[in-house]
Amino acid sequence: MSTTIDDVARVAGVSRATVSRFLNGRRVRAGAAIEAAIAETGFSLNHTARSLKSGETRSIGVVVPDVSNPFFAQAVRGIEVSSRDESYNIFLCNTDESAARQDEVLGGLIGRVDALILVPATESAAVPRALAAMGVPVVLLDRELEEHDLFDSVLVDNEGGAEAACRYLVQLGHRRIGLISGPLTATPGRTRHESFLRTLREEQVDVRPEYIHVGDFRELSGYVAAKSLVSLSEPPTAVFVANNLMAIGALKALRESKVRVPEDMSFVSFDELDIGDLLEPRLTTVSGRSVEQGALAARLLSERLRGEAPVTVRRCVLEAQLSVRESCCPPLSVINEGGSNARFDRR
Amino acid sequence: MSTTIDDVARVAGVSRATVSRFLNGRRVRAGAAIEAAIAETGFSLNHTARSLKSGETRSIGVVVPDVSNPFFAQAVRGIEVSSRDESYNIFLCNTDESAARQDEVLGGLIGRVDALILVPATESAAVPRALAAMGVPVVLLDRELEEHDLFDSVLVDNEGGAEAACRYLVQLGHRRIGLISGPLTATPGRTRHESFLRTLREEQVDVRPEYIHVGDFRELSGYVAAKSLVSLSEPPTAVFVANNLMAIGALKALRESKVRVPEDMSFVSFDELDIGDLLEPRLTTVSGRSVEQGALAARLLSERLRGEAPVTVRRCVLEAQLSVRESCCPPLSVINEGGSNARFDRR
DNA sequence: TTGAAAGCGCTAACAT
DNA sequence: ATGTTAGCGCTTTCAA
Repeated sequence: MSTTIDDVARVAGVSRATVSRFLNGRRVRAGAAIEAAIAETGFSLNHTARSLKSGETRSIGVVVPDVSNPFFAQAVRGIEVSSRDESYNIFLCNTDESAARQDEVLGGLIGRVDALILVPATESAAVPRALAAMGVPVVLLDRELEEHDLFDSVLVDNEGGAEAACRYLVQLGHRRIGLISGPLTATPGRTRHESFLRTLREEQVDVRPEYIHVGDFRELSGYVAAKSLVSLSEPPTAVFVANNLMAIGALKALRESKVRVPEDMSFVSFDELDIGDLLEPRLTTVSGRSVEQGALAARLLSERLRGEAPVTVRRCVLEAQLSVRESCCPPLSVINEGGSNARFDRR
Repeated sequence: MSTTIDDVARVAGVSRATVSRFLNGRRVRAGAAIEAAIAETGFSLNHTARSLKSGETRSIGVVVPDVSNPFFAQAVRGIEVSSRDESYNIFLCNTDESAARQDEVLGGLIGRVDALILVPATESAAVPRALAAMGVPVVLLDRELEEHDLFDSVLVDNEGGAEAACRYLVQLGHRRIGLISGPLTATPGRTRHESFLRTLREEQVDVRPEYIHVGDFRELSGYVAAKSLVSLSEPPTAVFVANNLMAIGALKALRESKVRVPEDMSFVSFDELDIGDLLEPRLTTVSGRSVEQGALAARLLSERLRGEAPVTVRRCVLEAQLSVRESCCPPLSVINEGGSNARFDRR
């Protein structure tokens, strides 16, 4: 950590500035000598000093609720791969979905990063806005803030995805449909929730309060909600779960309660489940587009950093595809009674 | 990004040094005034400048093959939680198992981090050693280097884990046992491989070359290996897979080939599979202790950073527990023919 | 307790 | 093409 550009300059017999130029890729006469001197002294450039001088850190902050959630791990991966070309390094932080922790984390990032990709843990924008005021571009990932026009954002089409899932269940003939939502205090949770309910109404399906559960996107809340659904005297014949972790919890509950999927209950969830094709049956899901979201966010960010971005705020919505696999089928009533709603054969 | 400590000093009517002292938690007379000035100017400290002066970045580098592998995502999580108290930030990098990429990444980390947690992609230690020579403590995670005594390291007991898995299969009565190993060029792959084979020999089980496959820890290689195993005229009755990703691939292959687990083939693998309990049957695994490895590595590192660590290199081995679930049973031959090796009933 | 001043290692005018 | 020089924003002696 101790050999500096001056040491190299002395050994190579040139000035400090020449070494600096060489280091920055400009052609200099003494190139070979400098190279040798660098090797001899074991010099390596001090990024901190460079950053102080240049005002840029060549790092970006990535703030997610929890990397150990595969959804975010993949998003981070997408970011990483996509920002590698620009040779940006990534500062990774977890918020645990806590607003306080998020503020703490963002505070620690000030002055350490040139830009920020944030999955907001809260809809209040105070700290991110402060960051932006300091000239740090911010791109929101997977979630939005109350005020839409503050930052670039990339999202999956939560509305369309939830709607597609709902229509699919209805068209299979389901009329008793359960819903396990994420927190209604933030984008994907609320949007999926509202869109699903709206679609149910559009399809003129009864919305029964006891079929609706609001969880927190974590496994346990999915488990609890599903347990409650299956214990009803008239349980739903299908359920939509709003994210991957709650889906895992719900599946565990169903299995425990000996509820067969899809025979006893059809099952659709939002987000890919990483080893989902190993499950029996394979799960029908709405894709959360984690990797693509990450990659796109990184792209938006580097455009901003290069000053190539438009002044207006961009909002990119990735299509949410419904991947139909084997976890849904028509409800038993339709199969047995040949109800008029049976527009689909059972596979 | 532009208001500095001098601005605050001017507004508060004190000297720059006083503000600095205040910022570093020392009691000063003008404390309240400074606080007000900070609020008024919207000042926030420039970490880069502080780092240049103090020589420490309060960041640590975390270099893993791939965060989107749940094993490493969880290890990163363990690191993060454990280093939060010390308020260290994490620089996350992926190597994709490439030695070249690793060197690149490590080069980019020089001068940006105070310390490093590394899952080496290669056993050659040139660059990590250079780092260490610059005074950057290094802790190895999950894998070792050729030279053992260079750095602190934390590992799971690969040897004991593979041995336990092997003994378990043998005791169930298996005599035709397949092995899908990771790369033999690095620690966990080679150690698990050798330990498994040694145990087979100790148990006087025939080691047939066609039962042994060396993969690369990625899903596809597990798939290919398993495909090959099941296509043998006399396939093994049990298989041990050396990591989580290859296990997924292998399971897909078995499913595709209509090989039932455990009836047709017993299955044990190393590392937890995150949603493993949802699989049917639930998988018997040797735990990889990802989170604990991460947490412990962070602890070792912060001891070094605080200078509290012994001079000697520490090597911490976490016990590898065999979690017996439902993916193994005695081989059919034992069940049907009541072979003398049937020490276990089928569950 | 405080202020003045030096300097961390680098880059970028500016001058040569 | 190269050297000289002045900082980037902070911490920390050293004196007062």
